[in-house]
Amino acid sequence: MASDYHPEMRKIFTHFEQYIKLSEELRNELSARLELLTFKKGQMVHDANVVCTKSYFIQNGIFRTYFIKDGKEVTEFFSAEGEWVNSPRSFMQRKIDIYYIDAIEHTSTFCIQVNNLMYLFNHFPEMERYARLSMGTIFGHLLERITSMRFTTAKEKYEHFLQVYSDIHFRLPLGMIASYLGITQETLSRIRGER
Amino acid sequence: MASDYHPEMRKIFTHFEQYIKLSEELRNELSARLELLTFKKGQMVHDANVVCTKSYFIQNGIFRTYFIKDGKEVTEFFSAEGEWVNSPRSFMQRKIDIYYIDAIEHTSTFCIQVNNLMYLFNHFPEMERYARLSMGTIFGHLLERITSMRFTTAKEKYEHFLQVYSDIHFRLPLGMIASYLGITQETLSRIRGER
DNA sequence: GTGATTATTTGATGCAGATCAAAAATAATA
DNA sequence: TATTATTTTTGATCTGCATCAAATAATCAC
Repeated sequence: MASDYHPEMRKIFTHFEQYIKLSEELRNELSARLELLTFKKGQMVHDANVVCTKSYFIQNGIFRTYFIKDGKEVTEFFSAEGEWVNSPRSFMQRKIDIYYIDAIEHTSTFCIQVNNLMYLFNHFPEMERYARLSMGTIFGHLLERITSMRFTTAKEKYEHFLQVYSDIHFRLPLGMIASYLGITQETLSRIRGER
Repeated sequence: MASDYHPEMRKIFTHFEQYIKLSEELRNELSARLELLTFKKGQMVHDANVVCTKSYFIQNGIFRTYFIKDGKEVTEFFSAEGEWVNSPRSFMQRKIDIYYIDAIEHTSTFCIQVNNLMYLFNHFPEMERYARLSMGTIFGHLLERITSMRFTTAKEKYEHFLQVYSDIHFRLPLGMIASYLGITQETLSRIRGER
């Protein structure tokens, strides 16, 4: 019951338990393979020029995943507390991809190396299940994102964004939000200025 | 080596083997739980008003997943040979969702019931792995889709579409493509008409 | 095959939002 | 707290695409 794990691990264990039961053995393995890592505001987490071999579970703070288009930074995701962050295609397929990741504010994470994750997949089938189910959740988010990106006006896009990111939107710079939505800063500023 | 399974099952077995090894036992279970089903052109495959309890692996033909927005059909996906099709959130979370699915042309599929799939997940950990890995592939496609939907002009969107659907684009009606891209039929027609 | 539906093309017009430019506000740094 | 750098706001103009309308072409049903 009372655990001798790093007290910070409670959040991430709770996260896993949304999808699977954590055996004592798996808890131990996780605890041994997760490393507490913090990032300062503005610090780079992942560089697009290298293969992503780490995945970060955010304890608190915000990460931004972005890529460069025509010399400008384009936000692909914002990620906050309780989410795993990595460069998905790079991490999963061990190849270079377009995404950079940095910390929008001071952020503390648990980090796992891809080879450690593979070890867990190989020895704990429930980890495979966890991955399948949690990907299902994210999958749903991506679908909704795709739907919301078509047809809607800039204002509708922004309103949808406010719903999805209701708890962190006020911590995100306008310019990053605009590129996330695929509209210009000026347009977003005007939308906000209405009334 | 030589199998006594339905000869049509070769494609789907090959599909699984892109991700996992298929034991004889799992082959048998799959064979017992997959049902060959065909759909006529225009036939409805899934109705948004019910929970989606089946997933279809396309042998040949094309399905369209769409939803209704302001009284009009909006294409969310086209799916062709070698792909699983269902109403994702409905199928995974057993709830009603917005998607209808129909056959754009005569289509033959292998169909699995969700409860049969669950049985397989519970008895064959490699099926969990298969699901995780194959979802990773789809995940990558969704990411690319999201990226391509922002910033690009209607023409760029269409050109990207031609690449992604290079083998089936000519079998898809213009109007369905336009709604998939989030542009009007008229605009797509004009893009095609250039030169 | 022939009329009826449905899909695609073509034309004219209007507007949301991009682009360019520059001021104002906010934040970072010494 | 002054100085610089960055972010956000405001203004003026331009344009790609939506919208509305109607003709043409393709497909379907009998």
